[in-house]
Amino acid sequence: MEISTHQSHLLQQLNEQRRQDVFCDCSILVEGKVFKAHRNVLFASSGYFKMLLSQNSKETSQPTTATFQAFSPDTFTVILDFVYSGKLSLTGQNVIEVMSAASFLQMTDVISVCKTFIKSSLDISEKEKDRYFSLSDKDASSNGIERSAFYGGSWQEESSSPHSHLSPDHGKSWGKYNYPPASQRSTQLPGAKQEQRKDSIKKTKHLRLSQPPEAAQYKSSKREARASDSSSHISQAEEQAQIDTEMDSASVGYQYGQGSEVTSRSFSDDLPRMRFKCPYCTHVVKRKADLKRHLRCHTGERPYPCQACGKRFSRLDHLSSHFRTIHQACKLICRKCKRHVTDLTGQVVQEGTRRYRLCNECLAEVGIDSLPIDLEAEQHLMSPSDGDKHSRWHLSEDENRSYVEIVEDGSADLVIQQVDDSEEEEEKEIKPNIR
DNA sequence: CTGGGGAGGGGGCCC
DNA sequence: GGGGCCCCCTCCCCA
Repeated sequence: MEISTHQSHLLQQLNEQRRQDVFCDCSILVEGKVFKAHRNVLFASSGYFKMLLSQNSKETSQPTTATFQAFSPDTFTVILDFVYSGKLSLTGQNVIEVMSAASFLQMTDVISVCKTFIKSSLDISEKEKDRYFSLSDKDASSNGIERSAFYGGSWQEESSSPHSHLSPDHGKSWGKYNYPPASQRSTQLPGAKQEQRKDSIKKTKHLRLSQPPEAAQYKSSKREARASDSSSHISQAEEQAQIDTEMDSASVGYQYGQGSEVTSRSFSDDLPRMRFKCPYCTHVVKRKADLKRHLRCHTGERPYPCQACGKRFSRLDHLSSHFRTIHQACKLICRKCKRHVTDLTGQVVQEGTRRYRLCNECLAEVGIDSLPIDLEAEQHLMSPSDGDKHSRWHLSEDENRSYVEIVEDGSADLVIQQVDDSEEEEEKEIKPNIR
């Protein structure tokens, strides 16, 4: 016979013990704030603690202390509350940081819920948008009620509801990429100073969260430029009201399962027919696909690595552009004298993984031997027939083909591979995308 | 210190 | 919805 309330009762008791610091044998120091918890509970909830406590298992008589600077105390409170209650208190403001912390702590369930939460935010309803526009400044400030999305013990059931397409398995791409460090991304809206961002990057460099330095870059100037654009459909006052409201909406968070449905309400004719609003900034796009693409600049997701140099890109077209420019010398311009060159008047020079063209005169001056590169054949690869769009991407026949081989054979064919940046990737050092 | 150019990155939009 | 192109902006390097 099974008593269904036992588990929740047990967890409740443990939580109570934690709050009263009873039998707590583990102290977690997060940016100066001390959290008390039970070793057993942490061990069972987090892969990170499992490893940490396994190493200290021989010294069970001594209280264990862990120190974190990768996330804020508030974030760890959310995590710890989840551990002891099964309820994850997510808001649009904290979800990225919570996910980053969960990633650090190797808490896959939490990561999955965060993924679902973020992915759901792609479906920004027009209703919500309508609310943004209709609220006055005063309304925005008075109605900005803190509402959090609670992922209680039943979140798994919820995720198999109408949002089942966002279930953890389907959201793989999110967990595989790197997220900006907590202090880098924090909860700043795009207006945040870039200097502050740079400082944050420096500050968090020592952390083991492997992030590309420019992850989650967002160019606030663009927004400012837009805000100052007099040709905008919205007056500056309205824009400010919208921004204020959206600033507020950051704390309003996202109503999972309630506000995610895209409604069919249309805007009045004098408002732009934009449909999808970014949950992290003021950007609004017409197409969901564009929002998905835009979100990568917040998440730092870079699913397209260059197989020639390892540099990673958030977009396939940027990768192909990079590859053409850097590794295929597609520009018919002499790098030295900038004159137009053809296959007759110049040749391709290889320098590491980079290729560029030099005219015959500059080639003679520099005295570099050109490579016997069959550009026609490569051009063929880069110019597929319309009926075979993907033939330009020389798909890897041998997945074990190493980077060295790619470089050394000089073929420099672009190998598109949407990589899996899952757990094992976190162990490796990410090649920084330093320009 | 400054200007020019290259490269990367983001948005709009067409196919 | 994805791929790809164009445009624009920013950053960085270098002369």
